[in-house]
Amino acid sequence: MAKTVTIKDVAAHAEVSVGTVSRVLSKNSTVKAPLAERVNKAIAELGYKPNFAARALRAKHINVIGLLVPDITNPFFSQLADKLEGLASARGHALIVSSSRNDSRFEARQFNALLEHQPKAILLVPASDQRLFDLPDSTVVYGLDRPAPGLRTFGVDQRASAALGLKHLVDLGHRQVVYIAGPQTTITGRQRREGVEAQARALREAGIDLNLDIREGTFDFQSGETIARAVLSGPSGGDVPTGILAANDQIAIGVVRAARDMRIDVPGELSVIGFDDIDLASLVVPRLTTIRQPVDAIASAAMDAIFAEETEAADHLAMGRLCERQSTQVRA
Amino acid sequence: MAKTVTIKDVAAHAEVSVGTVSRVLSKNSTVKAPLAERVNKAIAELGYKPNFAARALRAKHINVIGLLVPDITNPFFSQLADKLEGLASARGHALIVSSSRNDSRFEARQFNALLEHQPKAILLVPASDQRLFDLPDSTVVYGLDRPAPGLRTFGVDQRASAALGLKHLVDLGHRQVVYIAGPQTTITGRQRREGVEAQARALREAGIDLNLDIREGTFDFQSGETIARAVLSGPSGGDVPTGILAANDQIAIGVVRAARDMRIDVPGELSVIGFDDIDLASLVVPRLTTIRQPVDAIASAAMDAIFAEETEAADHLAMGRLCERQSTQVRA
DNA sequence: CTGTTAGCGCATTCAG
DNA sequence: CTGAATGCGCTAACAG
Repeated sequence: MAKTVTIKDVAAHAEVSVGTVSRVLSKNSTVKAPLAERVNKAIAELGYKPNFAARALRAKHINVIGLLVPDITNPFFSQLADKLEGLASARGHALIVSSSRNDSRFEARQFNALLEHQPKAILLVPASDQRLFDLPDSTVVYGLDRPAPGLRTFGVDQRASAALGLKHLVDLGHRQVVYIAGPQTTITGRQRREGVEAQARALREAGIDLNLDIREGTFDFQSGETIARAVLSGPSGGDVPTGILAANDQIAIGVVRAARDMRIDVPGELSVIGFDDIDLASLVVPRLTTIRQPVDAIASAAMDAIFAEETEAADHLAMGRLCERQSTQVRA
Repeated sequence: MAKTVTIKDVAAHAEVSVGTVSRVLSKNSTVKAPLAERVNKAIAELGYKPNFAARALRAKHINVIGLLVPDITNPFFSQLADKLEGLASARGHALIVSSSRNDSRFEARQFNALLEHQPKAILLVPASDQRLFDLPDSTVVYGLDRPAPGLRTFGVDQRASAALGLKHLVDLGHRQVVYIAGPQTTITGRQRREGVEAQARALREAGIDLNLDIREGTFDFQSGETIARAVLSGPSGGDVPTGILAANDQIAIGVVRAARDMRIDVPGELSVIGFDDIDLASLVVPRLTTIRQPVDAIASAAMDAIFAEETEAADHLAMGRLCERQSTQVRA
């Protein structure tokens, strides 16, 4: 049990006062070179490590940043966590990661637990539209990825980014397009759909004869598979789509699977495009064309805001980027 | 700016002393019912939240557990982090996640940073064999997943578990088998290979005419794809394998993809088996047969050890379990 | 420029 | 059984 070496020990060893040691530690105050030298030597010799708890007690917040996501296992969030951790660590801060398990009730519990650690800031990816906890006024909270009511949010412009997908399909010559939207109970589901609809309107106004059919699904493989099967077997008329746009990659992958089962060639007969660019997107066959959410940009912007202590409350919305791979092709 | 409500405010509001409040908070000391009642009411009314920093200052350690992994983006580690977070959170502790980016030098930095937070314990998945930092004697450190010299380790028996994969392939009738090993600079890479080799020896001694070819790759998709391509186009002779065993799932998925590109049917013409059982394994087509590392069991055992404050220093080695899915089949 | 000192919020002595 | 007092390690305000 090595007795923990404190600032006082260092002071004694360097034959200065604790105040001086504290000052060289925070390196802002001017301490004369020779003294600082002695102190640094003492620090090294004793292997002194500052006690964050004590520091936090005074500073009212600790060099820790909290991250609360719906599911850390989701590749999108683990990439986000990775970036944030790197950025935080570069500024001497640690990242507490916490998961709401996609449950608002649980989210509230986790949020309050996080709060008690008095982190410098909490980054929240809301599990749903409804927030079951109160925002603290002592700790800064930012929304991440998804729009969060009442929170300054860092994410992508869901509408404009989703529009990119439709634009791409139309550019490739597709006119019979189906959009498989996400649940309209989620804000991302709604916004992406709005973006697609707005884009369709704009295209039509520009004189393009676009036929867009919108279906609502859930954000998973199964949903994509089921809806694609219905749409592609199309007894409903001659309107078999040549392009399918999905609200996320999982849906798109489900579509591709359904197409394969039905012996419809992707991209030969059907172009498919996803959203997010999860790792899996470039792993499936054919590799999925998708709209990539720029995780790096989002993470950097959020961290910058935390450390800049800016007062401006403007949201930061990055644009998605089209990743053209092998599931889309010019219309035959 | 809500002034933070302290134990003192609660005491004043309940008209008792801070000592009493502290005692009801730690609920071990006996405080008479009526008084305790009053205190609890005051706590609720004022919305009092304990200050962890202050608590930590006295207790010498905070209700935080540190996790240091090579790459949080790796699905295996993010699943591990997820389990650990759940377990920790259930016991009122938070999880600080930190990444060594597969770099020993960086790992040392991160470890020391973690240490300064005085976590209750640090769980370390070593980035490599060499540890570039000193173990503290004030904080308990456990190794996770991989054997870590000098550390009590919680993980799976890599050798025995890897052997399971080869056994399965041979049981299915495969005799031309390629093992794509992980980097031999990593301890898991070496141990899994040793297990496979030992199993091969045992099988041969049992009179089985096994032809095992071992290649060394890295733990990623690309590596699997490249090596599989080389091995399957096999101009090196007539020894085209009918079974490929991979050191992890990513490699195996790369193999499957290469096979598909080469129009080799999996599992019809080629059986492929992975290791780890990451989520992706059951999402790819065909679903991957693999050796599952029991993440839950490992995570639970480690957490139990942390909270049990056991003195016994025995390692905890679980066995991998074969998950038979659709990428393996009896040899044609 | 550097030493001294007063708390930060809490748990834990020691009195009563 | 409960109140008062002490100090955890550190920073910042104040003296010198």
